[in-house]
Amino acid sequence: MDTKYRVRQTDLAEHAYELIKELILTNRLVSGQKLNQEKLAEELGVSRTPLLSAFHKLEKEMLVDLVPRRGAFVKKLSDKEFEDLYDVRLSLEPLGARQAARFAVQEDVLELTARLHDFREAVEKGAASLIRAEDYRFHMTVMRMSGNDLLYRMISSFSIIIMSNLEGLNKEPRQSLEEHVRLTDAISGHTDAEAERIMYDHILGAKEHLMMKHAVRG
Amino acid sequence: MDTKYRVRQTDLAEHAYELIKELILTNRLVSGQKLNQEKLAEELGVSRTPLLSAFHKLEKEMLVDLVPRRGAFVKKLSDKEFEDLYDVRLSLEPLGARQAARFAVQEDVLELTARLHDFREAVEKGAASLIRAEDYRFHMTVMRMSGNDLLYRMISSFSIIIMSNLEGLNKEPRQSLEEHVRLTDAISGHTDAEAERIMYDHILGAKEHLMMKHAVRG
DNA sequence: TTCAGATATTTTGTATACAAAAACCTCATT
DNA sequence: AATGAGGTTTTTGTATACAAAATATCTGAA
Repeated sequence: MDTKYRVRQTDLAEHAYELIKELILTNRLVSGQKLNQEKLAEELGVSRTPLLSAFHKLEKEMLVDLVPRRGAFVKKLSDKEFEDLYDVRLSLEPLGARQAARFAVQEDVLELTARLHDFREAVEKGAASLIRAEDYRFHMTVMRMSGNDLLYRMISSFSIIIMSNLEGLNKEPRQSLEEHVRLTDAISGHTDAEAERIMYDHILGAKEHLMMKHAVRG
Repeated sequence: MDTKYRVRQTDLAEHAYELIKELILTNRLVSGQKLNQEKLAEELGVSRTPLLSAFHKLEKEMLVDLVPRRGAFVKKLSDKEFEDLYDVRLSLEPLGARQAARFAVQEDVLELTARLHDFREAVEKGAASLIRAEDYRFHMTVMRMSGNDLLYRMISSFSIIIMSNLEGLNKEPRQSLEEHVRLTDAISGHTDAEAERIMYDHILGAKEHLMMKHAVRG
């Protein structure tokens, strides 16, 4: 995205931020877990100073809660926040899909097809955490294709929250896969209104699935 | 919003973050300006450590650019980013307006009316920076009324970017005022579809106004 | 045992110290 | 005047030191 200045790989804060994000997405840091500064700094091989900055970035992305004098915790979403998040995605991702369909070039389509392929493999393997990770990457690819960098950055954080909070309560992977296929087709074929609609339904379906679960247990 | 833990007012990073944000909104820190750590820390009465964390928060909000080994700069948007930002607002704020109209209680309406009143006064005074600040507060009030905290947080950062980048190129204040009046009415009257539509047109108008300016100079 | 209070340990938030990078001079050379 | 080599100053990024808050551990009384 913005490679202009990333020439030299000093930026421990950024580095720590990326690492922690990956740890969260792959569930090695789980929802609600306390993030001990000393230990985590040790593990990541940085001091607490850049770690602190990373925490603040992650807090802005709602990936961690920063409780003064208590520490940092991997964010655990309430049902309400979860649904709010979906409302936001429901407003934004269709926009991204539409723009992606509009502006997609050959190279983008190849990239998206590759992500679709990886997602399919993950679904076939059936490993939940892998499915989540690939689902995330697929959506991110679409958003990147939109050419709206801001949108990309926003969705990248929100999606990861959702993915990392999903514990077996995502919708049937095979259905997701089928929807991803149709979305890929629409984008490749530059039928932007169609892409927008598919994305909307895709996310709405996920939201409804989620709300059912919430209703049952809440 | 989330007062639960904000009991004790220690949190210099948060404090610095708020202060800088205010400085940007009121144009005392202007677009493109370098943020000298030492000086700014001195001025805000904190050390560089919490300031650094504040910078990282602000970077996540696109309010500053953080260039490794060069420092922090108040973010200057390109025309493209500016328009991207508007596309995002165009997707989100109508949602906020609709939800605000749906859920508004008496207390909210009073608050909104007060903000409308302040905005009107600012317009009558004619001071651009004051108009911007009050415009921002009005929009934020609507978003807060939506009850979607995530939405509120997102818009609060994006709007402030736009406001702080507007240098005389915002639309006719009197027209904004008139639209704010109609929006307030729609929200007070709980006509949510209407509120959504007004907000959409309100922002679209601003975007078009902006794009005209860009076209002229670019 | 269970619990309250006191004491010790850990952990946080912040300031500061320090090395390395960037910016800024100075001034000789063209 | 413009250029650029050299050294000096500033500023950044990071680690670390330290005080205060939070947490854990211990102790003795009921």
